[in-house]
Amino acid sequence: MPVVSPETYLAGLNPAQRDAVLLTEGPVLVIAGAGSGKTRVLTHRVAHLIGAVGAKANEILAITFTNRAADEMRTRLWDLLEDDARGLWVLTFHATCGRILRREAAHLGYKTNFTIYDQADQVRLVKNVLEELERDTKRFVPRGIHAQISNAKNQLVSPDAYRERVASFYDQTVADVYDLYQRRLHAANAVDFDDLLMLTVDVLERFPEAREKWQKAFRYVLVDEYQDTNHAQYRLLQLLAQRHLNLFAVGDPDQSIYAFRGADIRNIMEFERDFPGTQTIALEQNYRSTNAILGAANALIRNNTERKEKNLFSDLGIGDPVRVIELEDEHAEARFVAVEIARLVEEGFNGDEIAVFYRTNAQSRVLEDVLVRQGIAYQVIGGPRFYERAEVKDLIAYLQVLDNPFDTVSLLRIANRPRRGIGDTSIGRLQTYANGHGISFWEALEFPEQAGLAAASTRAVNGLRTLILALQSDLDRPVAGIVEDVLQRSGYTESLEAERTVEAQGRLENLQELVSVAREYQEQAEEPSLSSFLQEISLYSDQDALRGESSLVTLMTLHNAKGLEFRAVFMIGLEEGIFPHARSIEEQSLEEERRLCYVGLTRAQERLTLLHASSRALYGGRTYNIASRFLDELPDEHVERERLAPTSWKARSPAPPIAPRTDVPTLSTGDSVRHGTLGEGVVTRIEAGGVVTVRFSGDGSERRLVLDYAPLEKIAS
DNA sequence: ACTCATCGATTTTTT
DNA sequence: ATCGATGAGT
Repeated sequence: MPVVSPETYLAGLNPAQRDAVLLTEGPVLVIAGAGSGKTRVLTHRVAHLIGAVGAKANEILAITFTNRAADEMRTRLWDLLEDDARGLWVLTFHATCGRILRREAAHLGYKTNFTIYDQADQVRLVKNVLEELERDTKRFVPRGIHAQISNAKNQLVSPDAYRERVASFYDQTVADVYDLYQRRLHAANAVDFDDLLMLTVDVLERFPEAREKWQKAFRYVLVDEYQDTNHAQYRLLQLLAQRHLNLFAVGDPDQSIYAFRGADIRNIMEFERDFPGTQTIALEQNYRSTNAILGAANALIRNNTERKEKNLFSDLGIGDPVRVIELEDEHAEARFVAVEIARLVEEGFNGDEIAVFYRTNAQSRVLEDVLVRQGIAYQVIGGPRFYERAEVKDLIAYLQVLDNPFDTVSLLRIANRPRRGIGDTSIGRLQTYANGHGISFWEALEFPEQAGLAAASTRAVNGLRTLILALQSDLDRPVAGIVEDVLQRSGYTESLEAERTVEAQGRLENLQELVSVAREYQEQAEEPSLSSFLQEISLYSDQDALRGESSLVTLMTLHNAKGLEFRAVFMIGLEEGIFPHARSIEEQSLEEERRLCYVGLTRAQERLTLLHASSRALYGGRTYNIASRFLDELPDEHVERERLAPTSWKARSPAPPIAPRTDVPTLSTGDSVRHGTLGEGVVTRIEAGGVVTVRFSGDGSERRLVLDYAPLEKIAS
């Protein structure tokens, strides 16, 4: 029996949202403006499908791009439907394909426990292949070649098809690398992120019984952020929805900002043509921002030609005017932002209701310096991720090798980590031997002498092989136990402990964190196994699980801001060359750049401040930029423009009245400290001017603090 | 195998 | 200015 009734899930929806929930049959396109309640529509539609249409949970597939979006939708669905949500497919594109591909792997000659290579693994494999083909890695930069291959896959271009359209010598090399890269992946029983999509499409296209099975399985397919789909994703949806034709796509062409990674705005622009009989609904009522902010956003985006006409409005009043402010240079800009943040806080804003957006990551530095000195607690989104840290990747590589020793990239990674006397020369000889005998690197480990290794190296290789075999002999047990065993028996923990440095300490903590992840997995998984654990974490490299702090001001790039909202938003560096970025101007992708600006503006609920500096330090020199054309495109109505001379604004707003403490502790690197609100941590760096960096053990985060103001006390050295 | 110096590039990012 | 990668030297 459904727990929700129509009265519950239709209450509080506006007419357009209601249509989007109730039009269940046939293709539907929802043009969802920023802040128009699209997640609400998606979740309530699922509730309606289950509660009133009689769809079974496992007949509904709801696809998102990020784990964060999938998690949010899943949580809201469980709140709404409780047990009726059991069996729903609420997954990212990649997780969906991973699940389909596991069951169809045999069609492609893969085993079900295939390994998924992340970006770094992929580039490393490209590099290996380049070396194997004896190409100059100076002329052929692995990253660049990899990008070409990735693009090809996003376009569903196979190695053979790529070879046919080669137009230059460079292309010829890419074709050669692509071909061998694909064969190496297959031999390693591994796929990369792009393969998850491309191979799933391949299976569905080439095997009719598989196609029919999955087409029948999903009576209703819902997709979020449709404007960000690439060609492969488009084709996947087309295939999956072909039978029932109940494809529900939600998106906003004005928020398409990922063309550079293959997103094709034409997918949403031409949805109605691609899916005849489409019913289109526009959600234009915004529940987030004041009309001053929406007016600025509407006016800006009207300068784009490639869009679907739409005008956002809200009933939240006009609100405060949008401020456009010119300052002397990037330091003045940063100081201004810091002072304004302090004011907002005095006014009653919480730190986590405030955000600063910038176009490029490099712009955060000056800002951070000033915020640290002003004692404003902040977090930067987009730093190094947990699963990408070297030690975490090492440990995962060990686990991958245990599960799938043919995974050569992982095996090469751990072969000499910790150091066990298997150097580059030995590795090279083993690789040559493997290639010469048509066997895998793993199999070559059996014949170190034949490969021409010296006695000491032979012993080391035998040791590695014995270690792996021993660990492999007992894999049917809780994953956390395996992980701990790997750490002990590989000597990894030991070698880190021997370092006796703060960095090593932090790495050990990260590894412990992974043990905890394994423990949690064991409790939550339906059928826990090493293979499935690895699958889960290869597609879940989100940092969001590890953040979520109390009252911190958020700093991030505009790209990272999509989908979020803040009461007060600052956007810095609105200058020609910075934003729009010089590269975008060259590449004539100004419309996308303008959409990025639109995304930024529409994140703000109440206060929006746009800044630009007359001069700015860049690449060692100093540039003098004119104001961004986007600022010229804003209306005069409800927009207030000011130009602040170097000192004029300082007088109006003195630095926040925080008295320096008198009992400043003396610290050195490696000291353990306790922070009033952030808990315990270790000092990892000391800078001039009384700034220390502390790594907190609570969440593993690092934070820069000013000794004079931070509530820090020393607990041990 | 590790450290140091030099060269080059330098938008955005998820899975 | 700064980060990263590469190559030479210890």
